[in-house]
Amino acid sequence: MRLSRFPLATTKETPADAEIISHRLMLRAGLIRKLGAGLYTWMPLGLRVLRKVEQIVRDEMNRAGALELLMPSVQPAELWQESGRWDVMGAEMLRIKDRHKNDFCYGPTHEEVITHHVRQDIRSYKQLPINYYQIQTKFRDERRPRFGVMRAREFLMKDAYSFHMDAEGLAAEYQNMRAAYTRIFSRIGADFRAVKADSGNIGGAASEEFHILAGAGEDLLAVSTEGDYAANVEAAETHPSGRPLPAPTAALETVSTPGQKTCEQVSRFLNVPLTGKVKLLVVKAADGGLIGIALRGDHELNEIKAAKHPRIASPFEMAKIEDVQAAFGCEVGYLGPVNCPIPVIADFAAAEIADFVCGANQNDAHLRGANWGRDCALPETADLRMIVEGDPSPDGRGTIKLLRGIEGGHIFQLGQKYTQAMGLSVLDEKGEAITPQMGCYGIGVSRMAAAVIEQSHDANGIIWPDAIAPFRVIVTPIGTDKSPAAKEAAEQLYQQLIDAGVEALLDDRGLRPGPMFADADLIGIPHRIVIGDKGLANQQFEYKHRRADKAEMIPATLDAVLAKLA
RNA sequence: CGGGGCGUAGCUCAGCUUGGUAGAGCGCUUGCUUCGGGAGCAAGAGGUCGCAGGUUCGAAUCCUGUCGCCCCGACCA
Repeated sequence: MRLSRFPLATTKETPADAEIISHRLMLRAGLIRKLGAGLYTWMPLGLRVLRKVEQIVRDEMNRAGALELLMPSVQPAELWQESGRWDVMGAEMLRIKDRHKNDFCYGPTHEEVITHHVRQDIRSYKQLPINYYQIQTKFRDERRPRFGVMRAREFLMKDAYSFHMDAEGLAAEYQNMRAAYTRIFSRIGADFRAVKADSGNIGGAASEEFHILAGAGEDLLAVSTEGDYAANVEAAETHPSGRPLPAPTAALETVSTPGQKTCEQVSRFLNVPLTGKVKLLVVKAADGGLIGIALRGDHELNEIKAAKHPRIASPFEMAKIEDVQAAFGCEVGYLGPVNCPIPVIADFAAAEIADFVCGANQNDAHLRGANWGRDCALPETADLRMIVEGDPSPDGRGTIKLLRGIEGGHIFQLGQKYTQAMGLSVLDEKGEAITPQMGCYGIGVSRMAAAVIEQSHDANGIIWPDAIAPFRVIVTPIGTDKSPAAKEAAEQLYQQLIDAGVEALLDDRGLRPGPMFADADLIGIPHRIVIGDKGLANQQFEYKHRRADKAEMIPATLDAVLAKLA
């Protein structure tokens, strides 16, 4: 492609509402243009990147035996009513009506549609297993779209759905997809990590997320310093230490703590570490009443874990402040497990400390020297908190460190949730009807491009890995106004590269070197060949990799250039 | 959904408090000079001031409504 015929649309100025580096660079490099909140046009240069990602995904899905199809983006409400999700999905789902006033949605995902098709077509165990996928535009009306295509409302996703006769078949395909995802992320050139994730579904089936590691990531990952353990903090479990509860050494006393409502305030006021405090959160219980959750002062509640606890309401909901005050007769800043009017469940860590500080269940007062067993009953214990850096790794090897990641893919075993709800059944060898097991596997294709930029850029712009670069190499002739030789050599090399099947860009705009180099760096072309009189005098081109500090001289031949690209 | 902010040239923004014929930089066009890391000079093109209504002799500016966009928060105990 000749830059004289290619709309580059690069800018020096940073667009006002771009917060993270990938969003800024994608706008500055002219990869995308915003149309509305969470809506982006992929410009020609950006689309080339998107298509590269897409093609890698397609290649590997095909290699893994999945079958590509394309489902409509607009879906009839009936299917969603059948699965029960029409009422469950919130405002995130864009609902629309056609001219007959019939309800539709713009698909946020396609479990219902694929299950519907499969129940029409698949009758026999001989037709299973099967794995269908598509690369399709989705729409999710995010409460807060941001970060450009990283969290857009309309985005491109690869979603795959597999169907199996039994759980073993599903587990095997899950591993197959896991391997395919590993190849996809590796080929794209991303530094990634597969982590255990919250499946959000009954049955405890496996679920993993593939994260591209980057500081701008919206997810926190807990990984072991020594072992292989890696999990999204939402899903990272914690265990009791196994150490016996220390015996009480202090007497229980009530201390006046006027106005000290938060753990931090109390900790400072009484000069005790946060780890020596127990806080009590009040949430809705499964039986409709209230239940207290005791956590160590420095720990945070994991709402997903809480919602899974049989005695806690699901979905998770904090108690109303008024209800708490009615039950305790004091403000929420002074709650504690001692003389507590409601049942209490303690997090493992909170149940392991002695002589702790906690609210006195009366205004402006806390207790010091409180102890489980002596001052209040030993509560039921459970894993209810967020894992934190420095915790022992759940697999017993090393400690936990936290990383930030961008969720690029998610694979999980759905089980029979949709096949059952939508009445999909097939006949097995014995002629008996069974409800197939289902798996589902997603990749955020458009997000992937942004995530790679987060990982791979410098002060001058994007640095594309070869695999998804919009062009492999840019040929930049210098001083073409004075040197017809440089111009000719550039034209010739460009033509040779094209003939050799290399995706090459020729900067034939006749600009001064500064702007040409700046554009080439900004749009992140991995390889650059500069052709000028100086080099040509010695039959040399100048080669520079986007990542290299300095350029080097190479023979002015196609072969020498190809050798550098290899 | 709650709170805050912003809509003026393709982009980034000033002008609004105190109403009086629309501004800058970047980008764009033309010419001359320049030419190895975003050049200089000169001359130009380009805006229904988000939209609707109101106040006024007169509104980008004041008032009301509306739409769009951005940021923060959505939980603490």
